[in-house]
Amino acid sequence: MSVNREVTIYDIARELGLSPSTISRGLRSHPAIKDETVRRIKETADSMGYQQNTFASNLRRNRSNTIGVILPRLSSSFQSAVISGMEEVAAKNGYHLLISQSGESVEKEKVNIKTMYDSRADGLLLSLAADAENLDHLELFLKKGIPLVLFDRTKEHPDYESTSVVIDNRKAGYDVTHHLIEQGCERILHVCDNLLSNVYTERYDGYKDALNEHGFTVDPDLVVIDTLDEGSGARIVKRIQAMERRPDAVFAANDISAVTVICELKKAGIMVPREIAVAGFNNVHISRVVEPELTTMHYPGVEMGKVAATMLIEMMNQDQPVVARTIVMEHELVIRGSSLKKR
Amino acid sequence: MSVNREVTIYDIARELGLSPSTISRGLRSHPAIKDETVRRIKETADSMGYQQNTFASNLRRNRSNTIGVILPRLSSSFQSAVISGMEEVAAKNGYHLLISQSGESVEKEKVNIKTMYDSRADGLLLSLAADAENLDHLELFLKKGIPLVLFDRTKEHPDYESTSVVIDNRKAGYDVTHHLIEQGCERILHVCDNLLSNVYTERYDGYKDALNEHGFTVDPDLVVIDTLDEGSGARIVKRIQAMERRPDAVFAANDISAVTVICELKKAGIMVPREIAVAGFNNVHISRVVEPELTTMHYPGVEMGKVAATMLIEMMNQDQPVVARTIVMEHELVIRGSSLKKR
DNA sequence: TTGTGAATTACAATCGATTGCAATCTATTT
DNA sequence: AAATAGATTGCAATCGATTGTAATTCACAA
Repeated sequence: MSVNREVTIYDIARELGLSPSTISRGLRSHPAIKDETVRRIKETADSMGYQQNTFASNLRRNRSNTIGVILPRLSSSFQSAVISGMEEVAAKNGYHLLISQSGESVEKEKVNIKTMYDSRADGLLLSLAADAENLDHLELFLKKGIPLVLFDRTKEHPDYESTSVVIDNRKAGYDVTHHLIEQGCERILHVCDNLLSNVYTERYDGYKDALNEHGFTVDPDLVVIDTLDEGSGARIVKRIQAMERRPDAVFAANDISAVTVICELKKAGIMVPREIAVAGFNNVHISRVVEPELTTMHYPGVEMGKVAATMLIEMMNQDQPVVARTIVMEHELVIRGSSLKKR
Repeated sequence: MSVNREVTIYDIARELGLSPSTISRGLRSHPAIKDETVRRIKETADSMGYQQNTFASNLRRNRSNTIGVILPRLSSSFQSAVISGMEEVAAKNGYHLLISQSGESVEKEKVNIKTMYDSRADGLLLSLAADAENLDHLELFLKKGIPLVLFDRTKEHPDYESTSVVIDNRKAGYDVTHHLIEQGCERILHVCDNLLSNVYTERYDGYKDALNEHGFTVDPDLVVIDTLDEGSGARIVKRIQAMERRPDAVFAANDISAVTVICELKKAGIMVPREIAVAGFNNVHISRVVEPELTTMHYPGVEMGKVAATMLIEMMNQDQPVVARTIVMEHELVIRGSSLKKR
């Protein structure tokens, strides 16, 4: 395990009788270096097994070629799809991804942000933890003008405009609810997570919009806050069974919850969709496995990741601070058996 | 957007009338520095908003505090669970994760490895792409003695012993098959991915072991190679329908495949498990959503990630090359409705 | 042959933190 | 008071690559 010292540009310089600066430029095909010289340099570098020392380069250029990504959970179909898209774009543009998860906790998120800051990430892609009340913990990045793109779980900052990639959750929530109403549902239970999170408040707003539009009142008993994880269905259904007047539909703010609700309803002998229709949100694969298949809101994970990364890279390549903007991606209601009351 | 120059240890030194080296040591609570001085240094550093320059530190120490992770797909329930575990352990030990996916292609994997090498990852966690025939592309890491831990998808290297974290796939494959045979199945179709991958060859071996043990012969028609993705079920069932003598069970090497097989069998009007029993592998959540619920092999993703990261960190902290070893994690057959022919 | 501008290449400072060793200081002993 | 060991702190080199500016080279025109 001989720790053979690294080959540096100085070694190449000595070998070729050139100066280190010429080597440095040559390796990057700098126009000031003669083509022939560039060729020789690269050839020798290869044959000597040269490997750039990123630390030195980063130190000098004060750049890391790294994009920090922080999101609530790595182990979520949707979120890992997003990352997958980001990774693709980042790799294509010569950036690396430094990834960490907040586990839905602002505290952990703060730590992560500090870490990203300390590792001098050139940009940050962030999806906020559920309990993040504001963007105060981003001061570090904002003040320094380090490019930042929020995706999916976003929030406004009073002083800084930030760029974000989202879907129109309100309209989407409306669409789902509207569809259920069209199917004849009148008591629609809505299940959402922590209402600090934009995605859930907005979907909830959309739900209310649809109810109002159709002349229904919003019944607080029909709004349940839940963690939307795998245990979700059991909790919701238990609650439904305890209700005097049962709902005739459930609109859950994510597919995991909706799917487990269907499973539990069936266990409880309640017919889906006849007695209770169910709709979810995200259109992850699991929605096509449950029976009846789940009506849900299609939500482009991989795409969202790609768009967010593309925007960030664009911002990083600009010297001027880029005008903040919000990209709203298309959503699409996917109607399947779980909500079809008619017919 | 004033690019206020960073605060460095030189600034702190000037402020306190000390030398930079003392500041450097003080910040790390070096024992040679008086406690009182350490306190003053840290206090001043804080108040001045000092932030370590990792590049400089890394350059000097020739360390990155970064762990590289390469795996086939980020958007896989199982694999993102693994990462989740790794992230937890890494964060706890002050390491960052540099993550990239090979998309099941050795070519991309090679590029990733080069990247990890260039970013001077202190260690590497790797799960091989399906078409990786050997570990040749790891020479870079192996030769340099950079700690490496393979997880899940592993392979042997003729010259270097490598550390790995796996389950006993052969035994697990045996267990699943044995269970199906016990349920009275006699023609068990096995679906696996590319047979270059240890996980699939071994599960296949286990399948054969069980058949042999029970006096059945291995029928090549009953072994299907498939990509095991969401389209898997449709392909398999089509194939089954075209067979003269249909199988009475399907043992798929992952849950996605098994679950989609169940869905398609039902669509085709074939009863599960009565006509065809089904078993999967991984025990991801989706296995409890399908109806009947899927019998599957429990496979500890998060745990595996934690163990792999822990081992790697242990290796990195050791000066001596650590003896390579293989950690075999427990697996457990989870029996559910999809395979219960009796009763 | 000499001069000129363009094309190439070299010099030397710089990016911050770390570290072996030297220097200084402190407290204790004689 | 001087000597000495131990506790603290400072010096200066170093980790490699980058870059503004200076120096050199070259081709070609005068």
